[in-house]
Amino acid sequence: MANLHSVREAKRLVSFSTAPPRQNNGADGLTTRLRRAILAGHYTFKERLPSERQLAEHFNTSRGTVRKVLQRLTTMNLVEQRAGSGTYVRYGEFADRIDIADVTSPLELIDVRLGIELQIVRLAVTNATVVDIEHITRALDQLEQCDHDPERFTQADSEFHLALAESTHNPLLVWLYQLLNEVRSHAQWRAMKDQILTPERINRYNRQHRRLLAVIISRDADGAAKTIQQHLEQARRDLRGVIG
Amino acid sequence: MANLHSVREAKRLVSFSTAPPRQNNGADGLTTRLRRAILAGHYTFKERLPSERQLAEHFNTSRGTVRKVLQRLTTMNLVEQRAGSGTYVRYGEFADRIDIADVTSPLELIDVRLGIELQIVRLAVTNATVVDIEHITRALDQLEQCDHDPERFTQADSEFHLALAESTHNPLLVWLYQLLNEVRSHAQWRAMKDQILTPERINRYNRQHRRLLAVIISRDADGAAKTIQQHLEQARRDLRGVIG
DNA sequence: AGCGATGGAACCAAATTTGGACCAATTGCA
DNA sequence: TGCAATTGGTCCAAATTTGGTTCCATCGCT
Repeated sequence: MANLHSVREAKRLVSFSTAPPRQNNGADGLTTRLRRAILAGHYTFKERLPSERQLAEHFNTSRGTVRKVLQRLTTMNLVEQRAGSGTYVRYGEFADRIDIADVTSPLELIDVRLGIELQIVRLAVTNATVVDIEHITRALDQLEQCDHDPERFTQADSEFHLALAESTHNPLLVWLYQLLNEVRSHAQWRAMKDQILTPERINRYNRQHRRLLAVIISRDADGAAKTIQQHLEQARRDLRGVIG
Repeated sequence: MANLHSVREAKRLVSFSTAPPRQNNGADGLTTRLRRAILAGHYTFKERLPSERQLAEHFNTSRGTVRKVLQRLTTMNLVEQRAGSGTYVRYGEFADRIDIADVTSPLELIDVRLGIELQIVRLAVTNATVVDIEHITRALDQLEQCDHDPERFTQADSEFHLALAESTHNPLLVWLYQLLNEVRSHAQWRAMKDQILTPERINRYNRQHRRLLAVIISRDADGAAKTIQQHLEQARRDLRGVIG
């Protein structure tokens, strides 16, 4: 924290004073300094630290000391080291939605969608207008024509659920759903898409979609909630079957 | 080139006291730089970026590295590459957080929170560890000491609900809740804070918080859901009373 | 003197970067 | 239309960077 012009100078001060105020240059001091820098958000999540050799030169110390410090930070789970690549920060706010997609498993995503979409259909039942219903119906018609193409199905499925979200007339809810969709379209999700979306499953999903639309039209709040819940829990089961 | 050099030198000198310099070169650094440049609009939307070879020369790096960077930007949906033609900025960004906060009314926010937090407490009941419970309890203790200060109360209330979110161990859910918190702290929301948060209401909220913690500790999923629902519907009623 | 922490050097293995060559698609121009 | 230049797509091997490890000398302190 103290503004040292150089570590060399600090060393001199320490060795000449009778009661050295604080050790800032040893492995202990360096650890707390780097730890604070990371905790304070000086480095963002996933950012690469300078190399061990650069750090050593920067702090005017040896690489061995830097390595000891980084080992401690590794055991603290603040930092991750990859041989040949570098040292990466494992703590802090996500810089953007790409990062959150990296650390979110499909199962965790389903849990979140369950909460959001449950609320979406609840509000859809009370807020959807006739025009909204028409919009959703069109999306569903499109969706049912994608029986055998996983790629097109996921696209159409997004459109359907988005139309559902828009029928709540709650802009924040629509915005959140779009964010979730972005996470959903990320890499690790795509990888297992083809395994999950067999023709039979697509057909089952579409029957659930059709039923969901029906209960929304009939303004049956509890029925709608139950239907979307079954829908997503089905998706979770299918996912579990593929993963493990 | 010379520009880059001087900037790095300046950063070195400034950040010497606490933290070592950030890493701006390499594929990682170039990715964040280009990403920021695109999001900041330095490269016009829908138009062509310089060719890979030109970019490589401009950033004093190799074409391979530039290609790796552009591939990442492609998967981020920020950029689109066409062989023989060029690399184009893709216009697919959502509205900013600030914008969504502008068009979201407090009542709409409550509706969304209802969905999210309902799911949070459901998952908290099943996933919260003893340490999490301790964390939540500490936040609640803090919260109950803010009886008469609306400013401190909203702050502590955020902490409490955040601790709740973290107890689910679902990073996506925590991230979403933090987004909601940002919206919540926006201007039009603050304006009516003082009107809503009378001492009696604060006390009532705190009783509900305490009760919520109790049902979570007793792993009562339905009770927890019902409690948070009552809590937020109470907030909605109070809000309605102030608005109209 | 002895002990522990540090500094310094050399070497290894993994990962990245680099520079080059060639191909295919696109564009612009004659 | 057809040619030529430009651009992204792909592959490869050498060079460089980076963490992982070991060994030994030095410094500070008890």
